Amino acid sequence: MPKVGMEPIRRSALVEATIAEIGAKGSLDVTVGQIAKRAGMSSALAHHYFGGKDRIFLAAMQQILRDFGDEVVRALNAAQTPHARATALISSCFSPACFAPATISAWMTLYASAQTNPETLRLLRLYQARLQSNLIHALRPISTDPRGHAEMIAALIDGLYLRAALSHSKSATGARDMALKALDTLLEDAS
Amino acid sequence: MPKVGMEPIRRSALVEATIAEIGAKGSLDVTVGQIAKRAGMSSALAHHYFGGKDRIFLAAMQQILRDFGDEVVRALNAAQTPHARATALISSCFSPACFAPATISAWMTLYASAQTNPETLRLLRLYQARLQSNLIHALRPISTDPRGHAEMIAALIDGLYLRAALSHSKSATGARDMALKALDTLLEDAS
Amino acid sequence: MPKVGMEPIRRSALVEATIAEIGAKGSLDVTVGQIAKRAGMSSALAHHYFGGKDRIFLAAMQQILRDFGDEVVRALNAAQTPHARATALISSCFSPACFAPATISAWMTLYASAQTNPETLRLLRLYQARLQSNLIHALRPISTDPRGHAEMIAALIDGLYLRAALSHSKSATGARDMALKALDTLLEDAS
Amino acid sequence: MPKVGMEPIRRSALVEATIAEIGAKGSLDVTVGQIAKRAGMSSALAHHYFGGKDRIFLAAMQQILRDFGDEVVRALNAAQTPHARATALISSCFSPACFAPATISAWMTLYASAQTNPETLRLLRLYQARLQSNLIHALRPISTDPRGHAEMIAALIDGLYLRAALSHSKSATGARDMALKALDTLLEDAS
DNA sequence: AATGAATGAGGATTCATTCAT
DNA sequence: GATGAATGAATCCTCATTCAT
Repeated sequence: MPKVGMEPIRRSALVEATIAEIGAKGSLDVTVGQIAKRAGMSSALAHHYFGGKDRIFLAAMQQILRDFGDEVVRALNAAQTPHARATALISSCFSPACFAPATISAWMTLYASAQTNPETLRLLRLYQARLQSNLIHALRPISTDPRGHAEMIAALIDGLYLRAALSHSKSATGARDMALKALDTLLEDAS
Repeated sequence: MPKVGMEPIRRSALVEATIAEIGAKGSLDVTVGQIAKRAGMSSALAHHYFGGKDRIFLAAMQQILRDFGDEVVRALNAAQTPHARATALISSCFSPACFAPATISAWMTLYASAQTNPETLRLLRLYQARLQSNLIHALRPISTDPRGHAEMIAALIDGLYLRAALSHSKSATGARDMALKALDTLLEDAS
Repeated sequence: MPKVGMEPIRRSALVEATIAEIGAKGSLDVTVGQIAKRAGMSSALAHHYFGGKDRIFLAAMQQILRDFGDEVVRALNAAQTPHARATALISSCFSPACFAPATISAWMTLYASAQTNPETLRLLRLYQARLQSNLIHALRPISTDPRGHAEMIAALIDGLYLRAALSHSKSATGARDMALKALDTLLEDAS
Repeated sequence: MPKVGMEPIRRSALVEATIAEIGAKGSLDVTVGQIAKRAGMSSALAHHYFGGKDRIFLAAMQQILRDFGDEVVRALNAAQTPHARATALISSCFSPACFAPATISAWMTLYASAQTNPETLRLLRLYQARLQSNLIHALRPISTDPRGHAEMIAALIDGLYLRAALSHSKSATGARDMALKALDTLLEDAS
């Protein structure tokens, strides 16, 4: 058991535990003790590495957005045509990973938290900007109004996700299909 | 100052104070004591009238949705044509009242709370169902696919609201206009 | 509904409700509100008539002992011979009424309360003295040591009651029979 | 001052403080705060080690019965003959330790608590069963009806203790002597 | 006589955080 | 690096009691 280089291991263990705990509880009402226990360490150590509960939460939020970003990148890289890229972007927003209970809970609390925490707000804006940018880039060759269409698609994605996430029963596929259909409508409309 | 019949007065004072306090704090982390203080009474009395924190919160959520519902009804009654009705529905979702800090905070926490609290989920579903129903009714005479279009418009509204609410600077007008434009696009597309 | 002469009615209703509530809960952890509700009035009125929770409790205790005393008197009056009187005294200590849940709870809490409350202690001592006195009187014609035997029988009654009350399953009959047997042993022994 | 291995120290300190506090107050109306303060720690720590007020109380009750049990064992071991064993058993029930204010209070509250708390009832039954068993064992060689006599002696002990405990002034010696006299009466009677 | 209204005081419990080891 | 120990502050909730009507 090495005594050095534990920091990154401990930190990521805590971040992972935080996400898992939020998912399990379904809310942000999670104690440092619970997180630390799940991560297999004492709560004192969690404090030692992060300096406070807020910082642990912030790191967890960043991780969630980073995970999502990675998935988007993977999807984009696999697509060849502009339309395929747009489709890939939309689909990745409704991937099974996005509907894991933990992710849903985290995402919802992210919105709520953004009202209070400037850091969270910054994070959320960053994600929105990236998605927007990616969408514009994908739509530019095929849309008459890339910016406007991107904005609308992005908002629609958020709204559909919100509703799908709320109705646990309904599958995410329907939401995705509706977003894709909207994309086609927008594109056709212009031709 | 009458000493009887205080219950409804106290209850509504508490509900109002709860909404205001959530708005001021920007989160659900509000204590019964703070709410009671804002409502001008002891926390014991708050408990007396509601029986517990959860019940106070639930009542506040109901009030928020009821207020919104009332506004929708008013807007609907003022509209004469189907298209005007649809426009009124959409516009009322982006009314200034909906963007009061208190309302935004409450709405966000509503989403977050719905993950945990079945009662909140029920409330939220009820609101969504009503809006959907109203939209379908308004679109029926003018849309080729009232149900599908209503669903899409509803989701778009939620997404646009979410984004507008997040960017405090941006005005709500832009979001509303975009929703209205989407409505026209959908209707034209069918012609 | 007369507006006068309510005091004795209200008072006895409260006392009765107190005993019933203690019995139902199985402990002294009973609130004035619960008692008043059971008695069909507001807690404020309970205070008005008794002046405080302690006084309500004290009155309830007195009532329990009075009830028991009355039963003893009835039993004594029905007995003709000294031996029958002693038997009646013992039997009345194990009557069904003494094993009603409410009575058991009240009695136990009476002992506990006597440690703190001088008034309760005084009450309890009074009851013990009366029973003792009655026993001595009954035993005098038939015992060689009325005082000593009475003391022993009294203690045995308390002990047997305690144990019978604790074992909800066991019937009170066994306890009574054992006390009666002890009586006979004491009397025979002397002969 | 070691900073590890405090748990047993803290736990026993809390148990001791609980007994002392109950004794000082003369009732079960003791707060965790008072107990913790007497034990020299914060109430939060008390909760940390026991998990709740009930568990603290239960541990205290167990300790009282364990102390009593130890004393009985010591007394039994010192006795050589059956009669001496029986005498020792009875005497240990009236030892000075049993009449310490704290012990009396605890014992009384034990009876009261047994009405409500199944765990307390179980504890009390266990103690009774042990004393009974010890008595039967001691009486077997010298009594014609070990079981019946043991039951009566046990009940008599409880009753005499109750009465002696109630009359703070009277010495415990009288109660013990009366129990011993009863023992002899029972044994002689059979001869 | 009677009560709804109202509260202050207190109590169990939780939790983030600090510290000594 | 790691943790058990420890706590102060805060929170929800209860309850006896008072008061105006």
